[in-house]
Amino acid sequence: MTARDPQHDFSGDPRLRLRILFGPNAMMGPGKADLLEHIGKTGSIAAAGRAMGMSYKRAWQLVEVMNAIFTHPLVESSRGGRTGGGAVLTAEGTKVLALYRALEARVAAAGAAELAQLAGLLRDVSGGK
Amino acid sequence: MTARDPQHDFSGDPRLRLRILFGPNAMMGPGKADLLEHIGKTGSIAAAGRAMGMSYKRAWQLVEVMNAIFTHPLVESSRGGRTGGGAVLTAEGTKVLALYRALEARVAAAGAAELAQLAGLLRDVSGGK
DNA sequence: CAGGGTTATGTTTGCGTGGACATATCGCGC
DNA sequence: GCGCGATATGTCCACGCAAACATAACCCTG
Repeated sequence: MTARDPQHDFSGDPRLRLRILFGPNAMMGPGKADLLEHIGKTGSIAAAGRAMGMSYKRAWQLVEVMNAIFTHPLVESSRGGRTGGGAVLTAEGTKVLALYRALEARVAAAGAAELAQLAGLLRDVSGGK
Repeated sequence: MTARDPQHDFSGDPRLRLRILFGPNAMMGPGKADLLEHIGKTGSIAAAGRAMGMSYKRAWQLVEVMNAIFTHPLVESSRGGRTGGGAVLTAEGTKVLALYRALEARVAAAGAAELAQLAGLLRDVSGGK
């Protein structure tokens, strides 16, 4: 039953996962990036959390951390209203997400050769159905 | 007292930390790479572990995993003898380590621009004494 | 003014990971 | 054959972190 979310789907070639370390208790990886993206798409922290199979609390905590790390908040949220409330990416948030995605792309491209070589040395664990 | 090992020293600019996902329970990151390097230098799993502030057991477990992941073992160990035993990097091990380091270097170079931009958006948390 | 949907937070519970500790084995040298 | 230093492996326990559960506050709508 475990949902096959792309984050943990290992089918296919080796993936590069990168995390940026800004400082102690200040880092950003694929999780936060995806969360930003989902918030941008759905306009809601809760909906983003649901989409990622993550509890609202956890999603909100990640948002809190991100907002604290950067000079300007990445996500702006509002309570109440006809829709009950919501959250949107700020300009800063959009920028950070874009930069992270760009970083991912560049890194993947730059490391493709070495990654392929490493993959060639792997044992063929064809256990994966 | 906490040793300022480079792996967890956050002073200075943001660092990129990368982990290669080969499959479930099959991944490689800075920890295993450093361990390989230390084993190569010291000729001993135990010494490598000590150098990294890691228990022998944990170090050995990491070696076991690495040896299982690749077609050929990365580390070859021997028991007994005048020195009590030891461990050395195989050709495969040397190759994997070199590839990982090369990957790190390429990735760092390729991501420098985005990383710098992200760093510019960071809040100045000068709290780190 | 009650209700719905969301943000915002606190409290507790469960569980995996690693650390600490304990052994066993190996092979050479003395 | 005893001891040393290293590999090899098992067991137990504590801690941290995240999931689960619980509540409150907010603001528009009907």
